[in-house]
Amino acid sequence: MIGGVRLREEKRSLGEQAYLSLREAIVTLRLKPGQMVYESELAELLDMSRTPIREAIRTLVVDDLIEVLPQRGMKVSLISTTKVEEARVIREVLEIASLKGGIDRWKNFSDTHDELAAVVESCLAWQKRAAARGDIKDFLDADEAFHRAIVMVGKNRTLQSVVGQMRAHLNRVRVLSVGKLENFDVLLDEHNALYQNIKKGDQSEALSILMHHLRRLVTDMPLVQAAYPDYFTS
Amino acid sequence: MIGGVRLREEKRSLGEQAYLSLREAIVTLRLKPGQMVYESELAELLDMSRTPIREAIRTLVVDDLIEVLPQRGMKVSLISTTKVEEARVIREVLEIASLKGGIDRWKNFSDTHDELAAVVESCLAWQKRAAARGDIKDFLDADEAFHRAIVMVGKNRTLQSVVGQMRAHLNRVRVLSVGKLENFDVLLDEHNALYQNIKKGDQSEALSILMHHLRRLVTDMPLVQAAYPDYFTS
DNA sequence: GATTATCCACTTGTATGCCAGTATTCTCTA
DNA sequence: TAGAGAATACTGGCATACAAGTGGATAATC
Repeated sequence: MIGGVRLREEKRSLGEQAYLSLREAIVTLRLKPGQMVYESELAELLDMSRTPIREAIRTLVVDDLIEVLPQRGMKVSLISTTKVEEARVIREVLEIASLKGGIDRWKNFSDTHDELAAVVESCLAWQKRAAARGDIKDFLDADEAFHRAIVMVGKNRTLQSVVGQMRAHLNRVRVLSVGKLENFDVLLDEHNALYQNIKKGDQSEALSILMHHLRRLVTDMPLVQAAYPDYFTS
Repeated sequence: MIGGVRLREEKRSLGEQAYLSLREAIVTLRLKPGQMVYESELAELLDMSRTPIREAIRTLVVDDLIEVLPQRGMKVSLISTTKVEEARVIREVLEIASLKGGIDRWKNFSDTHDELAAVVESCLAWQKRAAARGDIKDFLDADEAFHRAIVMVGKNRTLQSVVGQMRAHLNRVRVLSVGKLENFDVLLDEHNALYQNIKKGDQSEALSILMHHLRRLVTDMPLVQAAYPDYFTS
């Protein structure tokens, strides 16, 4: 465990592999909202039997990313603006609380914070490279790693996990807005500013940046919904 | 859907039934922390094949309530004081945010609030009856329903669900303290006071009561751990 | 007596087939 | 031509069988 960012498990069951593959496909919209999918089809796609697919699906149902229609098939969940806003609120509340609890402790620079700082800085560099290439997917991966790291300022692994679950819902919308409505340079500047203010212990400023950052989705979502009405619940 | 408290689904798969049964058994400590359990044993116990049991277990693993030891069996997760404290913090932060967002709206009494008020009041009556009988399990069920309802003051279903997940961890400790360290009458008074202050829109007082209420666990947990050391991680 | 290798009983992981439910299509009748 | 009923093709839910991994017990060796 380095700076709260969990190292990749070396040995995963087929079910776990299926879960990660399918979740990634849903969050990046390769499996589109509203699209019908079938157990046997996914089994063939991922080159395994239905059993591990079913295991993965069980967890994706818990994540609210797939909806099972018994004996009919399954549907990738449509994006619910209510669900996205609820998830955003939860994320905001938890990340703010996490930073409030953690920024004061950051001042007492320890080895643990050295590790965390290293991870955060590598994520910022990764984002910069992705932005330079205009690679939206890579940028979002780096964005995800950055926020996963930042939230560990508050040293609460369970909170990190809950916020990660919420981010899956937000990212289905952000995939459609990053690069268009969400400008790379603006996002990079905000991430840098957030981190610099954490480092110097300016809690008030850091929280202000974070709230501004997270509320962009509120503005963007109606525009995304207008552009992709089929992806959203009515 | 009445007052945010989801009506019981009439038709559940065997896997869903298994999940609810096993989760309840874990949270109420009928399946004890650290206890080894086996798929075939649980299948026999719940009178079904291993397949729905495995489905239920997948979700219990996500809940962090069961730990699979591949090819060896499974273990009911030991209670981690770190995990309990992290879950408590998340619950506190989210419930406070929910009430903050909702108490102001409560003043504008609508039909929706009439329904919520009815549910809350029926839960308070349920708790009183359970306390009168000294029925700890029943009291905790009513407590659970009460808090599930109260949190819907903020009208965020996703938040309600996340807080419910957190409460599972807290309740494994509370099962051991309610009736002993946690006095029924004190808990009843606090629930009543919380509700009365929500009704009259006194946000400051309601939040103060809620925080006091939720922090009792901080005091109780070391005592519970001392009394039941085998239930806790070292 | 200690160490190492082997075996076995146990488990979970996975594959597959059957059952039952659902929706669409086809056929028959008025 | 339209409506009702039957047939069919598809699905997920579930049971069961087989594969593979693990750790303890036992035997063999030094």
